[in-house]
Amino acid sequence: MERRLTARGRERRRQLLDFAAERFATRGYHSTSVTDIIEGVGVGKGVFYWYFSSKEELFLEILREAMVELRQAQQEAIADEPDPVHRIEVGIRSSLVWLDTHRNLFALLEFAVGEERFGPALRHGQKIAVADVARQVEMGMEQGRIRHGNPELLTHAILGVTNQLTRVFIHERGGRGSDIADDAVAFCLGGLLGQDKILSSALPHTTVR
Amino acid sequence: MERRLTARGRERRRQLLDFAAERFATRGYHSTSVTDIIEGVGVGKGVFYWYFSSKEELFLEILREAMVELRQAQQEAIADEPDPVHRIEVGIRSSLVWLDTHRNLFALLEFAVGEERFGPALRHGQKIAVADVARQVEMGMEQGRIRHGNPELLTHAILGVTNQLTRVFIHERGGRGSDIADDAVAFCLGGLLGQDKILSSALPHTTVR
DNA sequence: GGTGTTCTTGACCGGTCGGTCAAGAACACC
DNA sequence: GGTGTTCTTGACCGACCGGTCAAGAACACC
Repeated sequence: MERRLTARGRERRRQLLDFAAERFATRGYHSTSVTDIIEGVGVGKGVFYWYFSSKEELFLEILREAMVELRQAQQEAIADEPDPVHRIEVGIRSSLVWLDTHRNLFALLEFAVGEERFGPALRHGQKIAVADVARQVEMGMEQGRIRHGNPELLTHAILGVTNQLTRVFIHERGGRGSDIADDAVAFCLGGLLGQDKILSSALPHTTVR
Repeated sequence: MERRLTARGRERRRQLLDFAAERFATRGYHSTSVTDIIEGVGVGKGVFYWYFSSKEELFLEILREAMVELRQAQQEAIADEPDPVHRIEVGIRSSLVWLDTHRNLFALLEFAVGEERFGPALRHGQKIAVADVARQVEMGMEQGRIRHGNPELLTHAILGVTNQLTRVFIHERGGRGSDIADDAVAFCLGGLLGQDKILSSALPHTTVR
């Protein structure tokens, strides 16, 4: 049966989560030991295992929290905007801003995707977000404003742009999400909205399907 | 002074490199021990340390080889194509095909970028490739065919699309590079070539700078 | 056959890890 | 004060790691 935590216990647990998240993000999951975490918080080993059954469970909980937060930020930003293309734009901008203000969580998400133990949980969480964006892409296609194609593929293309620009210009270069938002939006919308005619004129050697 | 290897020694070394690359890619660098590698190749521990000073050195060598090979594939594909926009397209296509036929190396590159010990070496190697693509983007801008913007940012946007589509549709879904190449190229060129007019018409609520 | 180099084995080492647990402190309720 | 629960400590454990090295095999050359 689930144990009850007091306010004191909940606060201690939160401390472990927050410290661990920062450490996992800056030093890496594998390079961070349980000893690192408890010494950083200033408690004994048993406290850790009182609140978490394992190091892996701790990481998974941090991962889930991050995905929930990112998703909420996107949904709040999009709110009741009716235009599908504008919803995509706002989604891109809010993602960049969120990843900017949560650099540690971005690092965790990036790390997790390549880990056998954590990748599935991450992909499961992202599947819903990806489906949402893909639906906006479909609606844009139905309105004749987004060129015909595979909505899910186009959604992942947008994700790729957002993540790569975040990693290079925010994470590595210390820039701000707002700095690159316009360019990111322009690139992505250009990729979505680009017409066959433009592609044909741009590529004298290639037939565009 | 550098030791000379016989043909027998070179072959053994190659065996260790190839087995380790596959294992690092499928099980992860941290989850792969030196013992895993030597048992997989069928040799004793001392053989490993005869050829490599450490596990880390082995991984770095695999990483460097992968980057050299990817770069060569791109350069061979581009060859003496004069049109900058077409060079970008061919570069995207050859990358997707190469990453398709070298899935293990792709996994390594993805892993390395987030590791403190390996990320710098990877980024150093990519800096040159990024600079090359950025130059094509600049030339396209000078010809008035690519919209004005930050060439390096646009280059990373392309990289983001290529990597994300490779991870999802090739690595996770088992698709082929050739399957997604047209869509990847269309998205990227749309992002590069998209005109202000298109963006303005697509975004009734937003002023495009 | 002798000499020197490359290649090989696998026991061994110190170190570190994730996780366990006996014992007790702090707290809340009666 | 007694009882029960939550919270806490840190010594301890088995397991595993990366790396070392004495000893010898395989080989090439003279």
